[in-house]
Amino acid sequence: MAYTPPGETRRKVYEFVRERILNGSPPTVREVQRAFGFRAVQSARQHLEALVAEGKLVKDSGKARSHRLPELGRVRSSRLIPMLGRVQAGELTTALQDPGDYLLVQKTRFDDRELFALTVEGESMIRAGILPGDTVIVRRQPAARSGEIVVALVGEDATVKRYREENGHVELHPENDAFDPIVPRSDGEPFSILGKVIEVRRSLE
Amino acid sequence: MAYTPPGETRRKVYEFVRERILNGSPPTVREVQRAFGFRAVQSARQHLEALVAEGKLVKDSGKARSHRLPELGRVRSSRLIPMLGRVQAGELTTALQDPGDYLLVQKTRFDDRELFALTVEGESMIRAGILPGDTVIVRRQPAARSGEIVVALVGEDATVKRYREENGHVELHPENDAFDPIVPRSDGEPFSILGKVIEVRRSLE
DNA sequence: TGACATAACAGACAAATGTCTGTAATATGT
DNA sequence: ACATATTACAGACATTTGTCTGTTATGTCA
Repeated sequence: MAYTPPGETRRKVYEFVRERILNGSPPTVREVQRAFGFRAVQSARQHLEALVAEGKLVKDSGKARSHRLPELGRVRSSRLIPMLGRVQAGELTTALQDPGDYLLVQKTRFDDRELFALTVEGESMIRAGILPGDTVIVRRQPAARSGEIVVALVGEDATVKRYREENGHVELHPENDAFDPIVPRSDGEPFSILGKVIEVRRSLE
Repeated sequence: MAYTPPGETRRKVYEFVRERILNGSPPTVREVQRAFGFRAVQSARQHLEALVAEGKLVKDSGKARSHRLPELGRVRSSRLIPMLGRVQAGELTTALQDPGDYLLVQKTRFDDRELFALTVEGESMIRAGILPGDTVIVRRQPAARSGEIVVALVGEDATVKRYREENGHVELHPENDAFDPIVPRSDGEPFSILGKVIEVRRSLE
């Protein structure tokens, strides 16, 4: 029986499903049914089908919990990336360990394992608007172009600096006059670029 | 047949499932089976059960696609908040329409409509690490404490400044010596605090 | 060798879940 | 009043998916 105004329930179903999708577990048809007190499965199903027809949802026919948000506008699929408390020397083996913290990012054009996040220590990048305590999101890559901000491994420590190539040699420039540029030694001290900083986040709460 | 070394396949199954969970769609038992070329469903199931027993995964018995990462319970709550291209004078009527820009955040302690985001223009907050083009996430609130960074409406314009109360009067301080503090006039020019900046994001791509 | 644990297999069953056909109530426009 | 669209219901069926029982192969250890 059509108790509710046209579109009213439809909209609420959409919001419900969207919320569930963003929370990582899309609902089953019957979960929608129960959430809205429908006495028939089909009632929920009709709303879901209509939303798919409208293009507001996407579905894999036959599969369980397969409703998704279409990749419209800027609302792309979300992804959790690991927060590395401390970068370990040598290599970043994030796949094997379970990091305690994850950061939610809107996946754009990056592959699964390419991204990680870490917390900035020190004030060497203040002029670039990167303060102590900020979180940087890093795309893993072994090289960079001059002028980009990178996370580099110098000796045992990971550091955030601006990467510069000048006259054929490499320098890591801080953005703070109180610090000196880092010039990787040629004596075999480990030096490598871990990745490029693609986003900076700061919480002010 | 025990072809692979003990634990080897187990670990790979864990990585596979974890990756799928982080991407928002946990696999079914049979999807794991196919992914690893097991000829029996039970092979996949045994690995999954073992991982649950080890505490590396969590599962809702009987439910489809219900494997989760144990530590993710609190992390996963995410919200879409509207991006206001330009703040309109008067009030912020952010109709939660589908088209438009949304930002994904993982704030738990705020209601849906309390948060919005906008893009910073101008260089007046550079010393606080807020650069032109940065996105600020704002919690809607009509007042602030001295020292907090706020979005305020002065006349027709929305501006990001540091809020200060001194000697009983209010000032909006830029974080850039090239700018002067704003002192709200008492001649009736509209002045109000729209909200408090709780996060800053900058994309460097 | 034998006991034991792990890994993998085979085949089935049961529960969850998606889908289908058909009907009834309510609102809207003519 | 009538046609039509939308919303909701009822009951079933089909597929997917989770689960179970039992067996076989491989490796380890005493």
